[in-house]
Amino acid sequence: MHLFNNKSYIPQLAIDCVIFGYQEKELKVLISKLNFKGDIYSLPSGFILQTEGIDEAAHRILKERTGISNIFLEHYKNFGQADRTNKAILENIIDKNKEYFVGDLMLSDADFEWITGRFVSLGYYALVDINKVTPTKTELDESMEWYNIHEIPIMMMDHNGMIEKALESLRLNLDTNIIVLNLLPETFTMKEVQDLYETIFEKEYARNNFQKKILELNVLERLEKKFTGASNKAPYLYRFKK
Amino acid sequence: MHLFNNKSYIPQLAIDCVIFGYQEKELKVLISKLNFKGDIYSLPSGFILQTEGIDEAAHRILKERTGISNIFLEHYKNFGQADRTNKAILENIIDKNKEYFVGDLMLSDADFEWITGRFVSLGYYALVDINKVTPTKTELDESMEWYNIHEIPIMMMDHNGMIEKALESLRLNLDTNIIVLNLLPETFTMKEVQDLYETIFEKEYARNNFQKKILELNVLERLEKKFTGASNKAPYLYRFKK
DNA sequence: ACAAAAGTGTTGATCGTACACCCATGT
DNA sequence: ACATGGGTGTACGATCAACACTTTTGT
Repeated sequence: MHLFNNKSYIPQLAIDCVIFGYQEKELKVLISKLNFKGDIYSLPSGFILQTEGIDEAAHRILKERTGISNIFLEHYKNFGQADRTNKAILENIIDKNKEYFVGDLMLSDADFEWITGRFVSLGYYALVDINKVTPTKTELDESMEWYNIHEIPIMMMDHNGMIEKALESLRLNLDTNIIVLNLLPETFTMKEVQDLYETIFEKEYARNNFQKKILELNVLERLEKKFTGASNKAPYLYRFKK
Repeated sequence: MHLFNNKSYIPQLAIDCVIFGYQEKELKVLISKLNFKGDIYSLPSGFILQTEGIDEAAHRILKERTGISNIFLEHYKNFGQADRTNKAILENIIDKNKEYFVGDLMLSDADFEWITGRFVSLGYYALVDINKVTPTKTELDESMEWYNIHEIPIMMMDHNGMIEKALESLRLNLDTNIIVLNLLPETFTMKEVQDLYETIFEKEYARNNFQKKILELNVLERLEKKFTGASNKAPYLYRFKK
């Protein structure tokens, strides 16, 4: 197994991505369960090629895991405590999974050094239209699935904390920005936008004032009405202005 | 010369600090002129020991250059483009300064690799009371001096851009925070705070409203008056509440 | 006609800004 | 007394939230 080597990747530097999706009034995060014994959950992560920029690397990693490019992506925090190492956990994994690490999968000393060493992680969060994503496993993943933000399992290292911080950053950014539209399909109703805000901030907004606030940003264009068959006035569809 | 080696430092990862000071209505940045021919200007920089966290490393570097601990310090951005390398510049330096790199100062191959390789930089900015700082040179610095934010020389790599981004981040943070008090001495008058804001944002504020805004934050305590000898009402001194 | 949900309008409070005035200090 | 600059109070306008009302849709 020669997954890693510091000729091609920058050593001791990782990228961890908190990928947010939204569906049916639930905010979700894409999480990998590693293909080892012991129920190890991890954020989609990767390393930086010597030949690519850090933002480029994050986009590449996201493309690998979601299948889509042009993702809204933002760095939000670095994680670099000295004791932030995989060593104990990974030795445990390797110990529990000895049968995997034989033959071709045998870890070289260099791989072992690489994998168990100290890492500084660049934390990115991404906002995606969940319908466009095809969660994609790598050979290290047993599964790659969406988890409700309130039902995140206990994850490896400080990944739980990374998700919390990402959510905080997302909320802060929303005060001035409407990046959150990246979580919705191309067209949407005002109620869908409001539901989304209410889900993210976990509080309710007055319908009329919310509409006013969003429309006054002048970033949406009104399209035709959406007839759902419900016995009430049909809402307009909106789209992000280009 | 064995300044660097990746046994003790994390390779390819650097910390660059934009240290802001304030004096006589001027916002200043602490900048090093490197001890080589060719007028190379650089931000105070350093590397991360394998045994320390990234924030710890930034504090250590600042302590080395300013002599003070307990500095207000904040990460604001990473710089990690693929073409962000010292190689061309440093080969040029080394070429122009051959006489330095002999005997003890001879660069080992490892040092050369280290120094000319690609780096990802963690950008921090610091706010310090300029009166408490003793700008301190390392053996690599010809000088370490304060430069007015509007008179920054052309610097190595992307350090000019790093300063610009740091100032932007500082301004953004000030909207909600009053961290800027870190640039002032222990006690100060309201006018001094106002001058500081006006210098940083390059615009003027109404005296009375400014006072109201700051006092309503409830973070200052009023002390005795400051008698300057001027023939006008003596202003109060203020101090940050503990 | 009616219920349900979307859209619009109006009022009142709150916040920031502009203006006016008063107070202290040394000449 | 007066000039100078510090401190405080008031009034106006803009912005935001609460309430009320109208419109549209399918049964």
